[in-house]
Amino acid sequence: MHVLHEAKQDAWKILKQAFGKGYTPSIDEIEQPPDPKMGDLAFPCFSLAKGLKRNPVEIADEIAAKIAPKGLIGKIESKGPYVNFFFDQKTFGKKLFDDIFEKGDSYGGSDIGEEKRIMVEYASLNTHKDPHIGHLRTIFLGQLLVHLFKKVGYEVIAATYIGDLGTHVSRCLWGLKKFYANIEPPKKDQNKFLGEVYVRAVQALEHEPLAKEEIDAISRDIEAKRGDNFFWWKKTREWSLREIKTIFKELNLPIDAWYFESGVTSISKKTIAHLLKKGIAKKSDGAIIIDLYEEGLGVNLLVKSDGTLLYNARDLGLAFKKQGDYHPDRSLYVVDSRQNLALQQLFVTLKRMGFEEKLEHISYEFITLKDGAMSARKGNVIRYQDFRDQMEQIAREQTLGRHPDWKTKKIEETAKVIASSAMRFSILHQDPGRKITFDMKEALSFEGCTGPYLLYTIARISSILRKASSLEKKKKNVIFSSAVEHELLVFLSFYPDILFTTAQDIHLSRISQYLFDLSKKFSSFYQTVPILQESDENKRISRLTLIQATAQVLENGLKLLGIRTLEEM
RNA sequence: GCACCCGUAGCUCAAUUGGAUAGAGUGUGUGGCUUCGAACCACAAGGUUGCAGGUUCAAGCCCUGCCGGGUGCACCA
Repeated sequence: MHVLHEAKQDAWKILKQAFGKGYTPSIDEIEQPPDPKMGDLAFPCFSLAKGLKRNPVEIADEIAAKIAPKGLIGKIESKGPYVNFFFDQKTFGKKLFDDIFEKGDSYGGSDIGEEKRIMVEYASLNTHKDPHIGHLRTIFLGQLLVHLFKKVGYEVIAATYIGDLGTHVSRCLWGLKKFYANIEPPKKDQNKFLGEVYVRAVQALEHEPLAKEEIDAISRDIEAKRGDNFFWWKKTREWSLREIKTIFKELNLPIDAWYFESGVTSISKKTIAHLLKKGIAKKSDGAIIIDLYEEGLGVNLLVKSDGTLLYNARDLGLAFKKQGDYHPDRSLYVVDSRQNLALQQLFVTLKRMGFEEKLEHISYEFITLKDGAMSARKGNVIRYQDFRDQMEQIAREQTLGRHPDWKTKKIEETAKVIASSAMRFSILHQDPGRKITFDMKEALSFEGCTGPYLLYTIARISSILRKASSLEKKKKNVIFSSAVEHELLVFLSFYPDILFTTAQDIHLSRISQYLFDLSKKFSSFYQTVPILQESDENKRISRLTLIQATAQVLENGLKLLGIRTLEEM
C-alpha cells in the first residue's frame, strides 16, 4: 500500500471513530484540497449535512473539535464546510522516502492487472504513404498505454496493424505506372518517393474520373496475386515496411505482434461466410452488409458488390486472429476519432457473434494545421522526418551554444533526446479528446510547458548531486520547515495514485500534467530554498533526500512517456 | 437531414469527473544571475467558462433549447 493511501486510511479511521455506529463515511469521500495551504486531505461535510438537515459548516466544526490526530495525521482543523487533515511531516516523509528509494524504478507501479492480459493495437500506419505528424498521436499514446499497463501489472501485447492494401495503395501503383514508368526508382528514401507518387496520383485523379476502373483492376490483381501489379505491390510494400520499421526502431516502439491487412484476407472471408450462414450478415444491392439500425449504427458494409473486402470486414477477421494468437482479456484500439462509428460497428458485430473479450476504442482527435486538415490532395502534409530534423537542428544549435566544448557526438545525442522529449510531451500533455492545431513555432519552443523543461529539472538536480558529498547523499532525513518543501514532499506521494487512476479511466494526459506540475514545484522550491548552501547539516541532508526522490519520480514518469533523461543538457 | 466530439484569459491548453477564490504556459509590463544550471523564478495586468433557461446546499462539468466549429453516416480506409 502506498503512503498517500495509508494516510487517507488513517484519516478515515479517525472519522469513523468519531461517528461511531451512527454513520460510516466512505474513504472515497476524502479528497485533496485545491490549495495545499488548506491541508493535505479534506473531508467535505455536505452529504452529511443533507442527511441531518443541518449546516455543513457547523458539522465540520463539531467534528474537528471532537477528533484527535493519529498515525500519519498530525493536525486537524475545520475550515468552512470541510474538515482538513495535515500530515505528520516526519513520519509521512520517512515512509514516503523509504518507499521511493526502496522501489526505485518501480515506484508508482501496482498489481491491479495481475493475471490479466491486455492487447494494445496502435501505430497502425499505411504503406505507400509518408508518415506525418498526424501519426504521432497513435504512436505516442499507444506506447504510453503499453508502458502504463505493464507498470500496473498487466501482461501487455503490443500490436500494430499495417494498412498494406486498399485504394490508397492501388492509387499509388497507378501513379507509378502512369508517371514514372520510364524512371528508375531511387535507391534510397524510397518511401518518400512513394509518398510523392501518391500525392501526384491523387491530384491527377481529380481530373480523371474514368481511371477508377483502372484502379479497381489493380486492386483485383493484388488480391489475386497475379501479374505486374502484384510484382510492384510486393516490391513497393517492402520499401514502405523498411521505412516503417526504421521509424519504429528510432522511436523505440515495443511491438510484439505485426499484423497486415493483406494477412487477414482468408480469415476474414471465413468470418463473413459464417456471418451469412448465421443470418447476421446479408446481401443487399450485391454487397454484403450487417444491419445495425437497431443499435443506431446504420449499416456495416463488409464486402463490395464486386466481391472485394472492405476495411470493416478485415477488422473482423483481425479480431479473431488476435484472439486466436493471444487470447487477451482486454483489447484496445488506439485509432483516431474519425473511425468512431466503424469501431462501434465492429464491436457490436463481434458481440453479436458471441465475442467475449472486452473491446475498447481509445479514440483521439486528429492533428490539423492552422489552415485546415492535412491532406495529400492539398499537398500540405508535414512529414514526420522533416519535423524531427527541424526539432533536432534547433536542439543542436542550443546545445552547442551552451556547451561549445562538447564533442560532436555528445551534442548529437543530447539534441536527439531533447527533440524527442519536446515532440512527445507536446502531444501527450494534451487531452486526446481535443484536436491539436499544430503550430510549428510553438512546437519548436523549448520553454514553459515542454519536454525540455522537464529534462532541465532533472539536469539541475543531477548537477547539484554531482557537487554534493557522497556521504551526505546516502543519508536520509526529513527536517523541513518551509511550505515549498512540504508541498513538494506531499506531491511526490501522489504519483502511484496518478498511475492507478489513469490506468482505470485512461485519461492519459493526466500523467504529463502531473510531471509538469512536479517540475514546477521543484523549480519554485529550488529558487526559494538553498540546498548545498544550507549550513544546518540535517536540513541540508533532508533537502538532498527530497531532490533525489524528485528526480526518481520524474525519471519514472518520463520513462512511461517514452522520454529518455539527461544528466546534463 | 441524423449521430458523435469540441466552444474556458489576446493565443495554446488545465480544472481531482458536481465541490473551497476557474488555474498553467505563451505573449505584454516589471524585478531577479560575483550565490546550488536564467531552457529558470517572482510580481502585475488579462474571465459574464459561446448564448438563454432549468436541476440543487453547490454547475465550466448534469438536463433542455439555440448559436458557432469539427468529424462521421452504402461499395473510401
